[in-house]
Amino acid sequence: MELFLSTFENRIDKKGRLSVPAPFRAVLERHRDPLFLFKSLTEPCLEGCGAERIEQIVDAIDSMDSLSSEVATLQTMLSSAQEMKLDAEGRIMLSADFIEFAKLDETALYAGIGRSFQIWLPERYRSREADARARAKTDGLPSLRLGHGAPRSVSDNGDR
Amino acid sequence: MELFLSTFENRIDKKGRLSVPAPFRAVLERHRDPLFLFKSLTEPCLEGCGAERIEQIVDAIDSMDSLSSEVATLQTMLSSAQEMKLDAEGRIMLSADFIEFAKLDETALYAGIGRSFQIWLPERYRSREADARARAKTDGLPSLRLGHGAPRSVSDNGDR
DNA sequence: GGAAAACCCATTGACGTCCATAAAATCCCA
DNA sequence: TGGGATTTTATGGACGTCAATGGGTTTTCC
Repeated sequence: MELFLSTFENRIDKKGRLSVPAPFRAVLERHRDPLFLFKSLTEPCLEGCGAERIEQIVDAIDSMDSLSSEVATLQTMLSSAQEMKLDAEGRIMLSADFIEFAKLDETALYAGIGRSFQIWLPERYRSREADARARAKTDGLPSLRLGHGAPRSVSDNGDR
Repeated sequence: MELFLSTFENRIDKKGRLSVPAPFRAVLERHRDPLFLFKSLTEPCLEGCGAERIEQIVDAIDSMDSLSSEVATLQTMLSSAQEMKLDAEGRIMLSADFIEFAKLDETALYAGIGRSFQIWLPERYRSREADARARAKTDGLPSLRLGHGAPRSVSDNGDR
């Protein structure tokens, strides 16, 4: 598999260790990418991605006016980012900061959203999911442009 | 890792010594770079980087109009820069001037922001982080070009 | 001679590594 | 096709290593 898809629920043990779902590990290994986690800027969840996205943020900062508030926003992302080392069993160690930020307790829910994934408190994720489905019914679906070269807005992200 | 990422909180002992986070030391050692600290031009914090970054600034000055006010600003940065020597345990000694400028007391917070990092009074850093997150929620995320030229938003995560 | 800085060593606590177990998925062959 | 065997995955615990920290001692420079 090439993308992060589907959801998985795993336990967090007393030491803060959390198994990465085997399918996600397979994706990372195929790309030979280390795994980075950072705190979402807008939601109470963690985001996982590979190195290339981190580098793009760094390059963007270098090319922007260093006094702008947008740079400060991007720097906030970087300074919350951690490179996660997997142990022999494919687990990561969540820092207390991460656990606190996403309000995690015993179990964490992985939500694959294409080229990246998120980590949520399961109940919180499900209520968001329910909201998204309700909105889709009332507001209708966002227009999708699939196929070649069309601007992607919806197809590569999860629910909204 | 190639970049300065994540945050670390370390104590400043009675002698004024402060450990540099091991991951940051690793980055510097890989580049065989000494560590430079200087006062931020825009914020009440210290900035740290390797030698090549300092050289970039010097080159930038050389290529600019030497009468411009921007040059004077960049020169201010350089004149506050100090090369830091690490002791055997990887600690630096902060000058009284640096401590006063960043208003540091017992603990210092390192914030990695890519090719450089900052040193903050922890409380001050956190309030600035909270501001940045609040701004991101109301103003939205800075747009970045991720992937292969397709327009997307930074976190690509579909939250909004 | 005194203060500050450089150097050396001890402690401790967090984290990475290794090993054990159980459950689930997959494979294999009758 | 079904059911047993094998592998993979998730989870938990034990232990060793290293980073962070603090204290002491020597060296250096006014």
